[in-house]
Amino acid sequence: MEENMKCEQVGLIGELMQGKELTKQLCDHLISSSSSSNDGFLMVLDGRPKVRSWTQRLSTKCFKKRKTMPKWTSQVRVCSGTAIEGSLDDGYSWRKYGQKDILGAKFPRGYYRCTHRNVQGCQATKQVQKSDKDPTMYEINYRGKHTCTQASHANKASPSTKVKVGLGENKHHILTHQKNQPQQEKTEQTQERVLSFGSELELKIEDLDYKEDTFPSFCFSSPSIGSEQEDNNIFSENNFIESFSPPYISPATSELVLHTSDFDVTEIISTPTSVTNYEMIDLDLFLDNMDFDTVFPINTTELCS
DNA sequence: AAAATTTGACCGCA
DNA sequence: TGCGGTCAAATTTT
Repeated sequence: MEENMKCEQVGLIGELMQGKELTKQLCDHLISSSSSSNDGFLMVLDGRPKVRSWTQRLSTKCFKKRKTMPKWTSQVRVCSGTAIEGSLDDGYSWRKYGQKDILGAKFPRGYYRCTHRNVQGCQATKQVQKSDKDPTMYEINYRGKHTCTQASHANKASPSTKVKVGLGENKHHILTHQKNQPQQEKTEQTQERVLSFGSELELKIEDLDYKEDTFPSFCFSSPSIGSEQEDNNIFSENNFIESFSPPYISPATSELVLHTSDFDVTEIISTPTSVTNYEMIDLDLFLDNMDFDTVFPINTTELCS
């Protein structure tokens, strides 16, 4: 118990350091952003809604590079209505902040951000979209690293933690009428697969430009900028997987696929992860066989029986 | 009462 | 100009 307390205290100090660093960077940036009178936060005075002006300034100035935030997609398949909640629960708590009909998509896209954004400034967001072709499949687009304290506790999240998925499931509509995709037979097929596999998760790391980013978004989550700590590289952070991927994967999950592009798989795969059944997977073996642009499904059906 | 969701409006970008 | 992402007031849920 005492050790846990210590760990938490250390974590807390880390968070505070992080917050301090973040604030400093924000200040520095604000100062340089508003140096010209025609620019920056003076726009607040131009009669537009103030809050919006501020946030816009923030997003266009300070977080201009947010596009290069780490971004990855996981596709989660679930087999029953009740399983949806559990399987989509990735261990973090999210707050829905929007929903949008997407052109050509049957189902609307849900926009979520970390519940602790306001309190802890956690920038993690995700987009959840039900697949057109296979309604049992959800594509979840993660963006940004969790810097909130829940990130360090997420592993302990109870499997029964509930996440509501309000994606307008009753609204079966298509925004445009360009394509008529033959779906019915396919759906039957996939559902058969679903029944046999239970559920499925696919993780796809998509955007890793941030490696070369001179003003990386990660600086917000890394308290040791400019220090001699060589472990500062995000790829070698021990909690990489923990922070960037769903820390909790439903026991019903049967398959994990990693897609890679220009991405150092080695470092990620070899990164120790303290989560889920995937601890059981022989990562070294995985590594030995790993090849870029190749997909290696790991069937863990046995683990879930 | 507080927290979470819904939903139409707004905004930037291509 | 239309689309995707975000905001925030209104509404619902806890």
